[in-house]
Amino acid sequence: MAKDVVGRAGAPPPQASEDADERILKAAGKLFREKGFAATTVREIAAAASMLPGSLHYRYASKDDVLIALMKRAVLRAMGAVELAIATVTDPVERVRVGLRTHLELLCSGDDSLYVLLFDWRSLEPSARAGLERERGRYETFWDGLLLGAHATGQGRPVLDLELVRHFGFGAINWVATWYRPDGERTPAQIADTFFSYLAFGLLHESARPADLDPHFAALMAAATPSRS
Amino acid sequence: MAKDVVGRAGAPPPQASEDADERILKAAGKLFREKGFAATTVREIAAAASMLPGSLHYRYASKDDVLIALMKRAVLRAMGAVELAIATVTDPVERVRVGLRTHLELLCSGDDSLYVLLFDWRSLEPSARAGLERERGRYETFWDGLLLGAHATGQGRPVLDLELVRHFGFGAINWVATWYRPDGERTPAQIADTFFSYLAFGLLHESARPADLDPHFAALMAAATPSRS
DNA sequence: TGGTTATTTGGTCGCATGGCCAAGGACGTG
DNA sequence: CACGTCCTTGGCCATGCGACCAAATAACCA
Repeated sequence: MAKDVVGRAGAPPPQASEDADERILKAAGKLFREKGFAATTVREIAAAASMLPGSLHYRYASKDDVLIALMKRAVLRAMGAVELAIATVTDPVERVRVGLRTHLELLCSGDDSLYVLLFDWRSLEPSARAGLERERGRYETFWDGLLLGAHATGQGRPVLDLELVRHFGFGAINWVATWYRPDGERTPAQIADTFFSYLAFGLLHESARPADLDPHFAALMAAATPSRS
Repeated sequence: MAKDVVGRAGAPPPQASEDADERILKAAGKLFREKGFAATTVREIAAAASMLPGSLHYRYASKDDVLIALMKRAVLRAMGAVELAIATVTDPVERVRVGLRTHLELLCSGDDSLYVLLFDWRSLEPSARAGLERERGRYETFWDGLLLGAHATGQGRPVLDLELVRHFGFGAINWVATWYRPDGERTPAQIADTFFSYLAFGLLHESARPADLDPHFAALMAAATPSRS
């Protein structure tokens, strides 16, 4: 049986249902983040959501279903938040900066779903993984669009591999979740903007940069051939 | 009686012990990486190491002990590999590039211990975590030394927060482990060198860069104050 | 109000787990 | 050949798991 029938008319009780669902996902997110999916029991989730295990089972047939629902919500929230944040920004490079900041703010907020999506990937069984990978792929494609737009302004170096750039930026930003502490001295927005400046301008000083960059870059690439370290 | 059943290929008994330990850690690393610590059973580790569960228990009293040993080995191997690789490199900036490359090559190699150290952090109970954090802190301090050396050459932008730089670089590099595939079209060395060029020179083209960078950078930092989202 | 459906309760079930161990080799040494 | 040590064997056990459900209850409708 499913809750599809619930969508009657504008009834007040669905609020309670939504609330119970929300409580489950919030509790599960917190526990999954702290201990990982496999180390968390359904009894713990139920207790944290102030209900009995059977009640949880009524809404999610299995523990995997909870994880899948949580991850799907994470993709939705991330895309929604970033889309909303950049809606009023027109400059393509600035859109990347704002998007990065929004992504990190969500990751560092009390919403643990994005963290679980990023770091509990291995807990999904292959069948469910495929579905989630499609969802997650949408978010990555969305970001590729942002990067392409920024690159199309001509402000970027011409030889960039945008897929590699996305991996690079996602790595730097997502890794923040492993060391960020809310009581630290830097806000997520400050971290994101600092990282954006690193990304955009690099770490070396102007004077240390050769007038013509590309040859140096090409030399680095040549040195990276798999011949030998 | 069998006269020399064991006399296979000159493998004395003491070596066999080391071998068994090695087999356990290698099998455990592979399984922990694939499914995570909590989702892996000691029986699976034993089977993958071609021994019975009791034999594994003889060497490691508990599953946690296996994880701790694996992680300690990861720190040792990472520091050892990077130190060896940069031993003959004198230029401080180049030392960073080579170190980054070595770290990534280890992360993408068949040795799963570094991956487990980075991504199965939550599985440690608090007591063991403290010990490991000291070990891991040594590796981070070691990297801070590399970064400080590179920055001291004057080639770097003067206002850099080196701790943030380390987090930034570690994030980008470590995240590679989540998407790298050995049959991909890029080698770890190529990825590392490309990422180093991003780190050093940034993604924007020369002409897109203001002649005097710092004001722009300062403006970004000002915009990142927690006053407004 | 009474009938119907949505939700919660408080358990039970079969099972796999981590930890453990007594008995028995294998093996170099006396 | 007997000895003592190192290591493996194969299975045992209490625990706690995920999944499940029949019955009780709450919320809504006509």
